[in-house]
Amino acid sequence: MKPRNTKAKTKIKELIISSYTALSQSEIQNSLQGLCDRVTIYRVLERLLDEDIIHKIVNTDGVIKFASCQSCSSEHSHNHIHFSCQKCKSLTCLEDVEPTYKLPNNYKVSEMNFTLSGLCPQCS
Amino acid sequence: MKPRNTKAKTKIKELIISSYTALSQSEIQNSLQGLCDRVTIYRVLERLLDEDIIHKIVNTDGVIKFASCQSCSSEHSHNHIHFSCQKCKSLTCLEDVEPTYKLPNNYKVSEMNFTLSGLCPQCS
DNA sequence: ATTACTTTTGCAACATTGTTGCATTAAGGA
DNA sequence: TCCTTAATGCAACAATGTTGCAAAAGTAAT
Repeated sequence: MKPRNTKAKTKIKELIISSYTALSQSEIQNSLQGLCDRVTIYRVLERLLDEDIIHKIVNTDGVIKFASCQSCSSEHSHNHIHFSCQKCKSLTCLEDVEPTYKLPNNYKVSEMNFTLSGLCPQCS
Repeated sequence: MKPRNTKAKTKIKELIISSYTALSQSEIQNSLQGLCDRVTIYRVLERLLDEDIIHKIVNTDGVIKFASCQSCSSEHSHNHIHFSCQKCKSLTCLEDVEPTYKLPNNYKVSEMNFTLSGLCPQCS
């Protein structure tokens, strides 16, 4: 199972890397303009996740989005905050923000999902 | 538009209030055993949200869940942490945990969505 | 209890999102 | 160029959520 570079994969990877905001499957589909099947997009996204090229974020409305981020590749930590703008609907990574919190005993944390919503700098 | 108390609404409200964990639409549907239509559940949940009896939480996998919590009714603040157990799949409110974070300028925050995943006390 | 008003429900139909199986296509190393 | 197998397209399906409309059921007044 050696991964191959196909038209679809290359294009989708480019799209996500060059996008400032996280993209959903349907947004990607619209950008591709029929370059490949809907199913292929799902499968390519899965592969890009496996290869740690992108990461997955659940938006505050439950819509799943995909983004690449700088720190991912180097430090392999996807534990950063995301910001969801209620006006322009953009979802962005705030990679430098590290929240602190104090949990009760006996909870073992392995992942964090932290999204703030409101107005982004462009919209406020 | 004066809200009415119907069988479906009463039962669903009871279900959510008496549940320790947040419930999804499908979990509610299974509990109701055909008491009402699928569509009715969606509509009742919407009304309960409007009336601030329950609140909505997006789980880490994008599944939307509903819960009632003590502090909601009194302080009207849904800004607390949630915990999603990867083993028993439960989603619970951690109402006393208040995270701190420092955002860059120009972001206006109006809502918070913070879910930690891992193992809950029962499962760890 | 009956009536009248309006909310709520059920049903059917539809839209969106995501998954799976399988035959076909194409990437890339020999 | 050939060969192997990863990747794709298509069809079919499942799950989740939404909408319109006629019928049913709350609730307040009589």
